Amino acid sequence: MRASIREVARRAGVSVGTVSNVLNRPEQVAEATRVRVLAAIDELGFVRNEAARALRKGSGRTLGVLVEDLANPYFTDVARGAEAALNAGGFDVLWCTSDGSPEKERRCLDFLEEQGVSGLIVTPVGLDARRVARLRAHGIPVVFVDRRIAGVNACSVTVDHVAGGRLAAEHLTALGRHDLAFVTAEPETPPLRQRRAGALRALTQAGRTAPLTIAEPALSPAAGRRAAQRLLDFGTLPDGILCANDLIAIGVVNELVRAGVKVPQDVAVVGYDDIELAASAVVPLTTVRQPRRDLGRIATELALADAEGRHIVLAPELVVRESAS
Amino acid sequence: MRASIREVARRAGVSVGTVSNVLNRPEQVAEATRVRVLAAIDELGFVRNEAARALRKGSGRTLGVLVEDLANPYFTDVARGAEAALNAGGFDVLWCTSDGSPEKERRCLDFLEEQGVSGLIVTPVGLDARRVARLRAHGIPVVFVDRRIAGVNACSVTVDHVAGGRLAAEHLTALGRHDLAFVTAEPETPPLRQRRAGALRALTQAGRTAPLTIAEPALSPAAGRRAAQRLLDFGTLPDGILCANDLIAIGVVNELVRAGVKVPQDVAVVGYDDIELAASAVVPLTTVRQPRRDLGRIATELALADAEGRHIVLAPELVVRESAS
DNA sequence: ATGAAAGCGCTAACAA
DNA sequence: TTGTTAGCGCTTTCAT
Repeated sequence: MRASIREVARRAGVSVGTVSNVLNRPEQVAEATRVRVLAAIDELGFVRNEAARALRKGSGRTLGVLVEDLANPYFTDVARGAEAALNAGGFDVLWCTSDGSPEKERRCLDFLEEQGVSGLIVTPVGLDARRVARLRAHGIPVVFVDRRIAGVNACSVTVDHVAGGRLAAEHLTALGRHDLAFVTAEPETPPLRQRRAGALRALTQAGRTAPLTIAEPALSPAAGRRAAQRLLDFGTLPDGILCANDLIAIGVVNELVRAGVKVPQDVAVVGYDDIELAASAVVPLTTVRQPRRDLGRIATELALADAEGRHIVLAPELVVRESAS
Repeated sequence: MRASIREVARRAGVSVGTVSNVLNRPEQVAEATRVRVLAAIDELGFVRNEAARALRKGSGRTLGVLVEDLANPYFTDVARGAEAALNAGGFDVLWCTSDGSPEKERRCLDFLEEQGVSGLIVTPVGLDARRVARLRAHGIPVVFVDRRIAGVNACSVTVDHVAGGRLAAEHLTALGRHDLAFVTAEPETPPLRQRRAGALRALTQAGRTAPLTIAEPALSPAAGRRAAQRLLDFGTLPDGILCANDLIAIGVVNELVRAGVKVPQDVAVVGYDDIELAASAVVPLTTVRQPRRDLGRIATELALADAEGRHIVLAPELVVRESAS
């Protein structure tokens, strides 16, 4: 069915060792032989069996990237950053999504470990220290992206979400908005909690009251619309809304605009992430940008370098557009 | 480093064959022995080496899914449908993205073939008949999703985009909109061309004039905004706009609303795909729904069944929301 | 520059 | 029910 190195060797009239050399160390093979082998490879449509190679070499040339949700552009961008860096290093990527489920996360890890990945980049959902310890014991470096886990000995690349939340809150305060709301998701993952904590701290320090918190069960535009509806139903709107991410913010803005509320005149809205959609929203979104591709790239570098206990924290950046200006 | 089946055997005081049996045919192993082996597995943190298994068995339990762009929710939904079906069948998925580049598509195919996938689901970009023939010769069933390629002997699952374009156009006509525009992307992939052709045919049959066509270099909301700007610059707006997909439509609607144009009163807009965002847009989007998860599921079934030359065509469905009603 | 051969970890056929 | 063993396709060491 699928030609093996042996058939290539026979067809080219050389030994398997020579074929292997052509594949892996072509400079050590005489020009004429190499040409002959290459021709045989082409004629037979030979494709190297990676399973055999990995088995023999003891490890493959793939890294596992396990993210929470590929439908969220935040994660796709992180993933792309990682892929670009990986390809540059001669590695391929094995993608997995946990969909926020610890159970699926476990299955993905099993899969990736069985596949013999030589490193792992993860946005952890329910990962426990024991499992990480096992991975490390198996010689698989683990790098966390966007989240750290207490008591776990692994590298991480995160964004300073407390600073991000603070940036957002201070921006609204500087605009003279003092009656604020914060829209988040329930259950609130650590990054979301940190964003809210940062905002809260900034407001407290400025002597302001804490924002009203609204929690929706998802981080989607639909959830944002519902949150805005709830605020509209209260009768009295805040004059500024901080959102846990851009997808929610887009929903909030859409619902407000539909209800005839003027953004930003009546209500200013700030998102988080700066996904591509943010700039094209009905009212272009003021938001806190995360260096997403850098997250992926740096995570890759740490994994490939098999670094020990490094924790990189990147700075977020306020991007001012019309929705809060 | 990583424990092998041999160490498990030694620790449990059995032979490797028995360990393998516990792993693959547990019912054939005596209760007591099984328990002992399982305990050893747990204590050692044993993980099966899939490379060795695949090598021995001649093929793995993975399927390759190669899509064009994971940032487009259309593809993520297709991918999810495929994943669900695959997991149900005991398979795992190897994801790849071609990013619309034939060159990257080729690299991904090389990778997947080396990995020994036992089937392939592809939205082809530059795939040629020769390559597909080789895959088939290697015993790898190939299923195309969303597109067919002339002269290539492979199964496909597509949506009848001509019918979809027709649905959209007829809906606008029924609403009394006769001065239409069609916003598409350049280069125009076959599915986009078919949608436009369907719309055109419906209009011609109804004795209407062809819509003005606007092409933007991408299928993004940003592109949609630019298209709408161009229409606004013309001075006289159409009263109905057909969009090549929802992402573009969202941009079009956003720009129109910003410019004070009333949707749908002044201009009705129809999208295509019915992505999640469509329902949460500022003006909820009338659109042509594609059964995306079904596409993924059926493609999986065809691949696993190693079907021959089956071409499944699914019907699109008009979803009427506010943007054209 | 090339060939011969061992062995990676696993499965399955066969033996006991 | 359990043990023994050949061999999957490849890389690499050691000869030649």
